[in-house]
Amino acid sequence: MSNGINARDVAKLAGVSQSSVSRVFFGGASVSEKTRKKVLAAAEELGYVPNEFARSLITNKTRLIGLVMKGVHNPFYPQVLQEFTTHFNELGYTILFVHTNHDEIQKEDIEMLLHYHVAGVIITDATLSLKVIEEFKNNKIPVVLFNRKVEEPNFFSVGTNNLEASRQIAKFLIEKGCKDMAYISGARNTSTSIEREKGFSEMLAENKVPYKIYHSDYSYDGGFKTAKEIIQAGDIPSAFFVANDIMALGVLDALREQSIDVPAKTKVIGFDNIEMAAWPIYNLTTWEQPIAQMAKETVSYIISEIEEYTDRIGNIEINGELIERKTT
Amino acid sequence: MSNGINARDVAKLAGVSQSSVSRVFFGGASVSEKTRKKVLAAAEELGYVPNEFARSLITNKTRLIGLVMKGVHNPFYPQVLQEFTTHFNELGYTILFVHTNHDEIQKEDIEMLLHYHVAGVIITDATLSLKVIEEFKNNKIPVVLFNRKVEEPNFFSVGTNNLEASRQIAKFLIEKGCKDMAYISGARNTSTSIEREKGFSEMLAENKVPYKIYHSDYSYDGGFKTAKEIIQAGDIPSAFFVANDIMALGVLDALREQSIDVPAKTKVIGFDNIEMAAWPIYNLTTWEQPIAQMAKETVSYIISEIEEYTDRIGNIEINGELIERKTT
DNA sequence: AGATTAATTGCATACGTATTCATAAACTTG
DNA sequence: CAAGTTTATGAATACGTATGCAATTAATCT
Repeated sequence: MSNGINARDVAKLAGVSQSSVSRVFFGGASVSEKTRKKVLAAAEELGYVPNEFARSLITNKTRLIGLVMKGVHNPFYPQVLQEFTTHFNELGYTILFVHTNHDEIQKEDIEMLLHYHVAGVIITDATLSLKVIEEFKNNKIPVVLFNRKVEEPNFFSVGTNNLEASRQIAKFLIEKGCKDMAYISGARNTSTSIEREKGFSEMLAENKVPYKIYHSDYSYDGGFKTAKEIIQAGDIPSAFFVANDIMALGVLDALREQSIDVPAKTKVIGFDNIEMAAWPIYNLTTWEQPIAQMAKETVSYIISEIEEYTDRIGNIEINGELIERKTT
Repeated sequence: MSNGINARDVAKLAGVSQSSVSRVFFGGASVSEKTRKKVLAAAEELGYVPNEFARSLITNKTRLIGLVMKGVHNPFYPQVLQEFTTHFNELGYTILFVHTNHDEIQKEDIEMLLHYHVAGVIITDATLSLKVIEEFKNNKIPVVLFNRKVEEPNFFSVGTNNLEASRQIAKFLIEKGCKDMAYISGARNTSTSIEREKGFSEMLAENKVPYKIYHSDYSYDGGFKTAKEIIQAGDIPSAFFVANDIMALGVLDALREQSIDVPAKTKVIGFDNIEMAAWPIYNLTTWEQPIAQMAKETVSYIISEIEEYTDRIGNIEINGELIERKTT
């Protein structure tokens, strides 16, 4: 494989040593303008490309970032994916993409990331056993949990301020005059859903507003089905807070199917502000997750930890904002 | 970086040579059961993971597949992404993900794929200069154009039979009694849109059914806007064939906004069968692209070319089928 | 110009693995 | 049991690069 052109070939053609070729391509070293030109010309002629494997082998560093995703069916994640690839590419890093179907990330799902000695790992939207992350810690590979926290505080996570957001959502609905509400949760074991539920129910409790909690799964079908059950049970509240937008769209469609007028009869509010929320047919009021800024924080953490590994931990929470449309 | 454990450390602990360790982990070589066990035990104890870089350096092979995508905003692509990652992971390959924002793929977008000596490349949904692909050919790296062809027949592409599909779509609409039609194109310079237009218009011409062609851009907003313009011009045809589903949803919403009844007043048919097409609010009649099978063909081509590079060319076209729902 | 310093270059080596070759051990077989 | 044959193992080497060190050249200063 490979075109077989290596630094030695270039060196020979340019009439210099292999070291000089290396110095030209690696940068940072001092090379005279004359030899630089000779080398670059020779490299161009032969179509030389430095072998990243040899390079990583010797520097013991890698320019790969592992990105682990689950649930690509949520339109939220393509945006995330794009943010990360673009940012990291600009910095000279390449994305190693891993998709898991398992409910909880398994060791074999991400073993390859260790094989490739990735410089950093981003785990989006996934629950995982802590043992798996420990492995990265042992190898001093920085890890960011994106949009998901774990109970143990030994990790670094980036997300949005779910607690405060859902409190404000509750407040907003109360001020709209809603007298009873429903929260439709996402996957039960996810921190995002739990936090959103917590903030919402706390605020309602503080204001003595009754509410019910229904469990669903972060999917359109889940939202649709759950809403339908609620409707058929005759339990229609004056407002739904739905744990993410894609489910909220399902809820809206279920309501529409039963000719229940939104926002007159009941109100619906989602979370994420995916593109589709703005579509005229839905016009969903929702909470915007500041994806771009979340990605930026993630990238900058990883880069700084690559430069110097400190195993810094914490939860970065970026504040989003309410996007008021026509469903409330 | 890395935990610093290498094959030699394992060998020492196990009381064997480094060669034996290598043989255990690489497989295919003959190792006695006794030493295999010793090695695996020692490796387990030390947490040894083979260094993929050293491995690739010496075998001159790599277990990386480059996946180049554009337009992640089309829900069609997450599905594609998932198919590929799952398949290749099962085969021991890892996906190097590249996302491009450029209209036409640039050399720097995929230069990293050469750096990493990827074993194969999949380019989905993107136009690109042929020079870029040539570079892969020079390095004997197999390339598949997924869901996109180029005029020159020197490449391998996998897609769906757009020509026949759009002919059948036209036929279907004619049989439904539609007397005049509109085709809303995707990005003009894409083979998919061109072929769909061709098959559609050919069949209509053969049957002497009048039609108009409107150019759009494969996005929801594009579909919405184009449809709105058509409506406002009072040019409503008895059927729309829209080059992909996401645009078709935009068209449907524009029609709904103007209270134009579908399918009574006009009909709409899309292409792709994305998940959302089945949502009750849309219930879009569309043409299913057999993504799973397309992915399978792509994977098997790449694997076979990795085993023996023949630079085989051709267009694999998988037949899809009409999914009739409520918009026709 | 001569002396001192800075910049540039080449040589040799190391990174961690797979693999050839030679050697030793374990079986087969008549 | 001896001769032959298969199987298992270790020593040594190569992959393509970065880099410390020594040597050379260029630049600067007195």
